[in-house]
Order: sequence, then structure tokens, then C-alpha cells
Amino acid sequence: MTQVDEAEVKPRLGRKRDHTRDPEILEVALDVLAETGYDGMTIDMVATRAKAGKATLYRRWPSKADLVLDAVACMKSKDIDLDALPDTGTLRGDLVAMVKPPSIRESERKLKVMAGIASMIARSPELAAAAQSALVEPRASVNRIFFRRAIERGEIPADADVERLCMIGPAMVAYSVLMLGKPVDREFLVSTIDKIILPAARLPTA
Amino acid sequence: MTQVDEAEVKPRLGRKRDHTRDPEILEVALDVLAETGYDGMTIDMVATRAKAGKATLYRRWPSKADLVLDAVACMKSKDIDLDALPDTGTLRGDLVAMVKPPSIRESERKLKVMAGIASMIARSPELAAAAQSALVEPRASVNRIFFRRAIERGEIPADADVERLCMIGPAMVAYSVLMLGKPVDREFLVSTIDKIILPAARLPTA
DNA sequence: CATATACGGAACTCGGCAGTTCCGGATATG
DNA sequence: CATATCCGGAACTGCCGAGTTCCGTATATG
Repeated sequence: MTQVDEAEVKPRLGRKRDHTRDPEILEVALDVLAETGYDGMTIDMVATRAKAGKATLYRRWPSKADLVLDAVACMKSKDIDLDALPDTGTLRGDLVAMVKPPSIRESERKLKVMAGIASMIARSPELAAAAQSALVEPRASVNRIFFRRAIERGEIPADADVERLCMIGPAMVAYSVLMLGKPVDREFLVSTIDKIILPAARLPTA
Repeated sequence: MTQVDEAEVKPRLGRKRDHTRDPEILEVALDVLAETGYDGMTIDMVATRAKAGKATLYRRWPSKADLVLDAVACMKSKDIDLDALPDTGTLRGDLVAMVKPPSIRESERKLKVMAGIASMIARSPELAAAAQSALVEPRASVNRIFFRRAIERGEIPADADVERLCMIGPAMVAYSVLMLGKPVDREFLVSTIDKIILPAARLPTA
């Protein structure tokens, strides 16, 4: 949903000279994108919902494709603060600590956006790159940190295939949501950690 | 869902009345779908490539959506013959035996089709159901058989979470291809089996 | 051979959306 | 208050693709 500060919804007071409203518009674009997909989304929808004029959007972005590209690229790291990662002392603790409702919701939104642009990714390297660095890389980075820590601790073998292990969580979530149409819940995520990720890391399920 | 026309009472003169070219057209539709996605695909493309008239397609399917739905539904089990599954005597053997170039190619085609319709799945339960039973269920069925056999053999614990285990392979492939844009090869698949699936099943890597 | 029938293909309508233009009004500044 | 600036919104253009119609032709059947 449009997560805009309710405080600013009131009649627009001062007109800003710069592009202050850009983030707001991009958020709306992502919402529409998640709901209708790229082709279903129209510039009018975005403009109307953002209470902006269509011309305003075109003053800022040369085309629909550019708007979407920008929106996807700006989705980066809204949900993850790399400096405030949990450090529980165990791999399982770290992984489970990431299973929080806000994180789950943000993940689902990302997946819906991904579904909305899926058909273009194969034909647009730019969009693919944006999606890669905004949607999949941040999550992988976090996991990489956890697994490296675990290796340093001696908790898992030093020759563990970190890249492969990093994929399991996101892959299972994406598959469940996009392919099976089944939204994930805390239980699914925790048992994925316990039944698959930790065994694959050769760690006994805690 | 290619339902045959009403039984004819009238004399059959002229050309064949059966829709003998349907499968051919549906195959072309799938190709175009995989290449361009649902919205990028036009009826003209399909007609031209199938050397058919656009009118012919509309004589057979009432709309583009129906054509695509039918095409996806008919994708069922082109690649897997449930009666000719390998039975190597070990779980690893069975799983690895499925890693064959034709199977990989068919998987990638299915994933491209999936990507092409991904944005509509959330809004079309019919299409979601078709994709489910034609694209994901067949593969899961095969895996289920392998894991059940392994349990019967006593190779893996009887309380193994078969449903979860079945997902790992497809999930990793889908994630790699759709999200990372990295086509999978035999090495990736085999090491996924050895490093993730078998450990998760509490089997030592063979 | 005669003919009913379906087919390929071309031409057409029609609606929707990307992108453009224009204008009245609100705003900030001096 | 004067004015330069930017915005929201509405009207407009042009294109493209879904769906329709029509016709010449191929073909199986009698």
C-alpha cells in the first residue's frame, strides 16, 4: 500500500522547486507495478494515485520504461539496514532473527514487483541489473554476512558453499509465493531454516 | 482443455472438421509466449508463425486469454513420462538421472513461459491453476516418487518432509534462471543435489 | 466433376494507452 | 504587488493490437 506520511496528505502548501515528490511518485509506481504488472500499469494510474499530473511525470522521466526502471532501482535497501544486523552468536539465531513480519511484507512486495517485470527481464539488461541489485542482492548480502560469521566462528565448515547457501532462503520464498501462489509465514521460513538451510550447512538443527 | 466441438449430425463435407492443427498452433503460442511474454505476444505473431490465418485462431479460441490458457494447460507432461521413470536403487541415483539435457531444456522453456505469465497469475485463478498443474505439479510428482521410494528403502528417515524436499530443486532452478538470470547447467543441478537436497534429507553426500 | 466447407490472408473497426500540448492557478521571491 | 516558475489537469494525437468481416482458394467427399 502507499506508505506515505499521513501528515503530508493535506492540501499541498508550498510548491517545491526541486523534485521533492519524486520518492512519493516512485512509491506509487511500485505499488501499481506490484498490483497490475508492467503492462497493466498506466501512467494515468500512477499520476492519479499520486495526485500528480501526467505531464509532471513526463517532465521528470522521459518514458514509462524509465519511470519503472527508476522505481525498481530506488527500491534498494528500504527494508534492510546493513549496519543494524542482528548478531546473535549463532547462525540459526541470525537467520531466525531476520524472520520478522516487516521483513516478510517487504519481501512479498519485492516479489510482486519481480512478477510484474518478469517478462521483460530477459529482454532488458538494464531492468535486469536494476532488479538484481535492488531486489536480490541486498538479501544475499545479508545472508553472506551470516554465513561468513558462522565460518569464522567455526560453526560451519570453512569450505561451505556460501553462495549456494545464500540462495536457498530467497529461492524457497520466491518459489512458494510466485509458483505455488502460497504466501509464506513465519513457520514456513523457520522450518526452511531448520530443515534445509542448516542441514545443508552441515549443522545439526538446533 | 481442447474440448472437441459438438458431435456433428450434419453430413461432413469439405475439409476435415477436426482441429488437427491445434497442437501445432498451441506450440507456436508457447514459443511466442516464452519469447515475448503475454503482453508482447500478438495474435498476428502466432498466426503468422503457425502459417495460419488470424481468423482461424479466433474460430477456435474466443480470445487471446483463452488461447494462452489452453496453451499453458496443454503443456502438461511433454517432458516427463511417469511410467518410464528411472529407478536406480538410490535417491541420489534417481535424482541425478533426471538431470539430462532434454529435461533441462524443457525446464527452461517452462520457466520462460512462467515468466511470461507471471504478472497475471495473481489476478487470474484459472491461469494460476493451469500453470500449477502443467508446470510445477509434474515435476513435484516425480520428486515425490523418488523421496517416497527412498523412505520405503529406509534410505532416508520416514518423517522426512517430502513436500519441502520436493521444492528445493525446482526452487533453486527457478531462482537461478528467473531472478539471477543464470541458466542452469548439469554441474549446478548435480551440486544442488549433493550439497543441499541430500544433506537436507539427512543423507551423506554420496 | 461438383460442391459444401474450412482455411489463409488481407482489410477493416474500435478502444486504449503512451506521449504531447496547453492553460488556469498556486507559489515563491523581491 | 509584480512576475517568473512550476504544477495539476484536461484535451488531444498517433499508434498498435484485439477482435471482425470478407473473399479467393484448397480439399475432401459424393
